[in-house]
Amino acid sequence: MKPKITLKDIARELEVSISTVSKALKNSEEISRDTKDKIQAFAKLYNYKPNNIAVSLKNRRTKNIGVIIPDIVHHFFTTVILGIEKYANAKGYNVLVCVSNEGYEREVINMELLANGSIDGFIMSLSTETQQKSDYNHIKEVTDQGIPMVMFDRVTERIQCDKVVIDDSKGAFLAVKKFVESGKKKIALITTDDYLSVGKARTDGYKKALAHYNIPLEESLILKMPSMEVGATAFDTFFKTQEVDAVLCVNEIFAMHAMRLVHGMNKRIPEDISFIGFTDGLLSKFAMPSLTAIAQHGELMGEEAARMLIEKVETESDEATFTTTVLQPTLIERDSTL
Amino acid sequence: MKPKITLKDIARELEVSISTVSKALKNSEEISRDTKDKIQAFAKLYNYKPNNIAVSLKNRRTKNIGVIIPDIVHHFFTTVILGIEKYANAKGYNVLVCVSNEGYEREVINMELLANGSIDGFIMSLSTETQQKSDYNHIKEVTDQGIPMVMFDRVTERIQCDKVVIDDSKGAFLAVKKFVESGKKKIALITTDDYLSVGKARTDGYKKALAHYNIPLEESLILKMPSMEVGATAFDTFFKTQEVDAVLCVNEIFAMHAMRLVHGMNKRIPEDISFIGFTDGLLSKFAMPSLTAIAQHGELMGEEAARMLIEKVETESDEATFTTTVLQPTLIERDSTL
DNA sequence: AAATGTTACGCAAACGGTTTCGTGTTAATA
DNA sequence: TATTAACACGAAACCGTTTGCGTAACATTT
Repeated sequence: MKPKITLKDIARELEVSISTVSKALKNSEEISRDTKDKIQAFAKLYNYKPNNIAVSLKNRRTKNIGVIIPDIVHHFFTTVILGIEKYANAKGYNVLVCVSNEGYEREVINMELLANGSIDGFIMSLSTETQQKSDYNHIKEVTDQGIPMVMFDRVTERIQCDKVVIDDSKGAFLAVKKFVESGKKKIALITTDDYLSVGKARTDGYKKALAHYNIPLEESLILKMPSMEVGATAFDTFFKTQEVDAVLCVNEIFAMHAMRLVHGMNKRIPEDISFIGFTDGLLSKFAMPSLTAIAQHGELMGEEAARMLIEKVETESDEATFTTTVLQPTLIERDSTL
Repeated sequence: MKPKITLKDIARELEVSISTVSKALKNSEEISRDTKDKIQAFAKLYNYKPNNIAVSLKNRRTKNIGVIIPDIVHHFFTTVILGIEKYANAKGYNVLVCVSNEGYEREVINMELLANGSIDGFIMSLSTETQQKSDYNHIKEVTDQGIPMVMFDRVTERIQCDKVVIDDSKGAFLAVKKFVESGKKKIALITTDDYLSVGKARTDGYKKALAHYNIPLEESLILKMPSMEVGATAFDTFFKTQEVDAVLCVNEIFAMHAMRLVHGMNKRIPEDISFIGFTDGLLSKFAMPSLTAIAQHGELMGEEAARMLIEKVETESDEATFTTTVLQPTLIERDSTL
């Protein structure tokens, strides 16, 4: 048990002042070669490392960035974190991850906690509850304090900050395009409620694509699910009553459930019904048949968000100029489409 | 843009001393009702929140716990984080997640970074590379400094600290038992190389169970895969050359690949070949057929780890008494077994 | 020899709090 | 009325660093 050593300890031991030690360890020109050598050797020997907390307090810079995500079990978010970590670590930043668990309360608490000096900036994606309540005061407060913020994926135009999203509308368009080009006509959409920004954009893209290909929009082919748990029966009846030959799902889970259901109805995938799902996570790769997917490039999104944030953190300018980066989704073709 | 307000600001504005403000906000008996009311009202009005960094420096307690995991995309680890967050948040702690990405280098860097004052204690699971190198000096250094540490899942007996693991051997045993009881005889094991502590334990359990049920151990039925990428062909030949009627996989990915392969060979699951996989993540639930799994109870593991850590952090005692908690795995029966 | 310039270091303030101890004012006691 | 206790607050040290500035000691210039 050897507790951490401080500048003071070194100073006492070597009979110099604390400031001399500090300067010597920074290789300051002010200090003579001899003294520097002595101090540096001693510091190395005792494995001196400056205390981050003290340095943070002094510099008013923590080199930490706070990430608030709705759900850490969701594959998409973990890939985003991966991207953030990658870029941030390369720049010498730590990443502090907090999970709102799709709840407003936890989002507020976590933000307040981190905002009080623990981080230099935020990267976040809104919880569903926050989007439902449409209450963004906690976020406004943070940005008002001048703390840099980047929102990704689940964003809101109510907050002025940098954003990075994928073109969800375009993604849905690509999917419908794929369906149409393989001869499908009755194209269903399984989505969440509209309060989710991404759900809305995807529905828009779906409608736009139908219009573009002169396919009449049938509202009955759009199934809105609050969640998989509460909507299981709605799901069932949908597939029993509607005649569809292609299904676009806004996430993998919906797609998995749907495919299983359809499988049980003795229809062939993709011949009788094709499937495309958003996200392109593990489930898509390993589904049987594997699921054609709209890739959201989470890791890229994370890197981009981190890049934008660190850019803001490291430039002092108060000139608030916010940009929104739109990433392009891509279609990953697998066996659930023709 | 209203920057954060400090004690000093309040003191100046209300023409009292900083210490009076500090005490008033802590509702100290020393301060008169009047002054307290005035100060508290002012603080609330301007939304004063103490600076975490300053408090941490003063108290030498950060209320942060550092978590180092090999991989954040892996479902098991995310559930552990979930459990840690849950308990830690309830206790007023933040969770600082760093990803070693299965690499020794990043593990060391992250630990050193966090160890310099950023956190009160560590929860970690070893990266594969660290386990291969079997070099634990970076961890030893941290524990030597008196920083509390809890290791989970991928642990080592070379470090003296609290640990929480599941009984991997027992898990494998349960799986084999299930196979045997449904009439299976040629039971294969698909595992990783032995340097992974968990892989070893699972192999042990597999062997023990075979012995227990008087089934001769055939080494040729054990397939060791370094990873899915490099071993794809080995996989192929294994299933073409070996005659098996049940397969235990140490993770979901292996199981998914194997099931797909077997599916392509026109064998029926579970009738011709049964499958059981460790982890019980999303893939198991949504596989077709769904995969019978050994649940590792990641969330519980996380909660337990957090409980042990915070216990240690909050008791000053230097009495180093370390315990290892062994969680019991359970078999989740699904459609890939009879 | 006096004036000036270097060199190499220490002092002290600052970051934003917490906490111990001291003290002036008032009220209660002898 | 002198003594003391209670009250309400402030001064200052401290957590571990960083950094601007002052300065003693010595070297250099005229």
